[in-house]
Amino acid sequence: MRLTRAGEYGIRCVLDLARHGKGTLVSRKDIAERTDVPPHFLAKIAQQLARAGIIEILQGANGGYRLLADPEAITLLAVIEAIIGEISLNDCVGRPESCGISDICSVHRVWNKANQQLRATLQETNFATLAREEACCLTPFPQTAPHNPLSGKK
Amino acid sequence: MRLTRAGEYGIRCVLDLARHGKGTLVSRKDIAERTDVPPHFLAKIAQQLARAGIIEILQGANGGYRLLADPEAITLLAVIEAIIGEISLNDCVGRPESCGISDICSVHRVWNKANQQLRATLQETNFATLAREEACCLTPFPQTAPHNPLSGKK
DNA sequence: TCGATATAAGACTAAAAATATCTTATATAT
DNA sequence: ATATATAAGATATTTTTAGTCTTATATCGA
Repeated sequence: MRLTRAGEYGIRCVLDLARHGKGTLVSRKDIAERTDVPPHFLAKIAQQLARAGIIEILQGANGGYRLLADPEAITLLAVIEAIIGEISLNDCVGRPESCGISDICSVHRVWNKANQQLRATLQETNFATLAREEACCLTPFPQTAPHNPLSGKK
Repeated sequence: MRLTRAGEYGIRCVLDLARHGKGTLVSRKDIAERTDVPPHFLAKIAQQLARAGIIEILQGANGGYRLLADPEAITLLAVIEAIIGEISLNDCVGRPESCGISDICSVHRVWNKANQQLRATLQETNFATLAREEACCLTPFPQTAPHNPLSGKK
């Protein structure tokens, strides 16, 4: 497993929505600007979040995204796995059939343990907690327009 | 982070050497056959293991590889990181500068914790333990020649 | 009802990383 | 010397990631 850029972007997106609170409609454009994520890429990620039941997408003029649940109820694990699929640190963990004798394999057992530990840690964290504190790679919430100094960088 | 094939192969290689014990010379060809790793790829991996001080490489006729330390002293973490570099679950962990304010970032803190936990788990495991039990993806130790049914598969 | 605005969905492209393989060089035993 | 074994680096292939583009669809408001 590895946190891909898409996963990172997904976290930024949900974090931005969490700061606005459950149910608040926020346009893709605004989120993209604040979080420094390419708008079209964000669209793809949002679709995955929607399929996972984390956000709702509203089409049409004044459309956008909104959180379906309270930030407290949304874990880091849920968001990440909505984007990159279930975490598995190596092939053996996710697809035991890739290794014929994985149930008696000592190496496999270690990976299994580590994998379960990792998922537990990510599950302990919810977006209310994350939003409460200063957030990585996001411009401060209140000011919207004079946007991210990172965007536009080569 | 993700356990790449190269990392997996590195584990198999050290595991094979561990079963022979510290100091025993084993040819690359034999290891490659038993572990079902492409010989040339194994060569590359072995070089990384050698640079990390885990094995010694002997050139020339009857050359091969051998463990420099007791299997007890070799951790899963050491072998993996010799191959794929220091584990970091996302960019932010390994290169804090990739995110300007990572020290005050709540998301970053979670990743840091998970990363440290993962490394600890892998460090707890040594190759004496692993070799003692049945090993994944390796033909049983004593019989050498009639090799791995996996090899040759498309 | 029409046009402006917004996202949907999937095809397409580009870049990067992973996974080898090949070739030439070097070391060692006999 | 020769046969055998690995070293080291160049090259190639494949897969994954990241990002963009195009056409379609939905909604608001005049």
